[in-house]
Amino acid sequence: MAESNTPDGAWNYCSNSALKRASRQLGQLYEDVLAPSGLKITQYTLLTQIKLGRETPLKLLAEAMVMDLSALGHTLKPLQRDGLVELVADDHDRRVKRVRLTQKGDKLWTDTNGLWREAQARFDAAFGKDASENLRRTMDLIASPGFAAAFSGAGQDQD
Amino acid sequence: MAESNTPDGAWNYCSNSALKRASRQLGQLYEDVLAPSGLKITQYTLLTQIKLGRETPLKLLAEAMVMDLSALGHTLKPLQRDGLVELVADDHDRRVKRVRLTQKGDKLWTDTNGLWREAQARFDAAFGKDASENLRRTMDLIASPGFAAAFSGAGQDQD
DNA sequence: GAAATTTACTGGTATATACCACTATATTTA
DNA sequence: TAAATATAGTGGTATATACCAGTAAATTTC
Repeated sequence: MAESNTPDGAWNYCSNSALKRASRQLGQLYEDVLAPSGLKITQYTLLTQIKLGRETPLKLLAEAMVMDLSALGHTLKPLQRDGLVELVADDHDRRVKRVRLTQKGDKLWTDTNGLWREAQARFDAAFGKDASENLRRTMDLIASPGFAAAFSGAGQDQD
Repeated sequence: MAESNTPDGAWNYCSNSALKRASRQLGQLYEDVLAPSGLKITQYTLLTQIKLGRETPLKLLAEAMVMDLSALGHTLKPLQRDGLVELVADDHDRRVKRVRLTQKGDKLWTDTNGLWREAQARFDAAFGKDASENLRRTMDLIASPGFAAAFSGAGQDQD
């Protein structure tokens, strides 16, 4: 196995930078596999979540993605522009907007799914299938509200 | 321990989205702790790496960060503007530019180091010290060129 | 039920990060 | 050494993502 490419780095001490650095590389790796679809990996993930969510309100989608609501809105813009997703008003609460895939979006998602499977299969092959599943669970833990609470409460005592 | 906030998500299957999602949350968490310094956590990381690197060429810094060279250039802009880092020409190869902290940058780094320590301590407390170190090593593996090679070679056989 | 507050979303602005095309240097080839 | 190629960085453009300041609609308070 190869070693890191510099003798010393912030990522040897800082969990955040370690995660960000790995995330950049992994993003690149998946991105390359997804490239033929024209979708960025982030966009594919978003489409997946929208598909799973069946017209989820933006707010809930943002929470699920652990993303700022306004950030989500901006990220959705290119997808709306390209006619892959659309917003529909909620019937009962007129503040709420729900997101769904258009037919075009659904088709592109389906067409891209095979590429994603290929990328994920490569990851599992390189990293180990069990380790991969394990990693996903660990990441889910870090992304959970409970972890955030534990982190924030872990200092002395603050508000 | 808290569970994930939605019944089902792409991150349960996709290692990339799992990593990105955790990375967003963790970034936010560190960011909040660093806030009093005025530095983003990414900027602090960059300053740290520049400090460790002792006038590293941009190219090498980008590789160490696992970041695109032009992306690095753009990320450095606000730091240059604020007088925290500066570029110096290499003596032997006039294409090369080396990055270093200014005195101001070095001072700000020192002043911010305590906040970073606090954030890292909170992470270790919430996640477990051994698990934390383990995670950093795992992330370093994923970020390594060797892993990228294994991933890319893991498909059938392509270029 | 009118006023105050909270909630969901939008738009502006700033940083993070990628790719591509271009420029200036170096290095390699012939 | 002149031409071809490779390397390092810059600037443009596009997406990713955050915060803040609105706006509009719902909910709560009195």
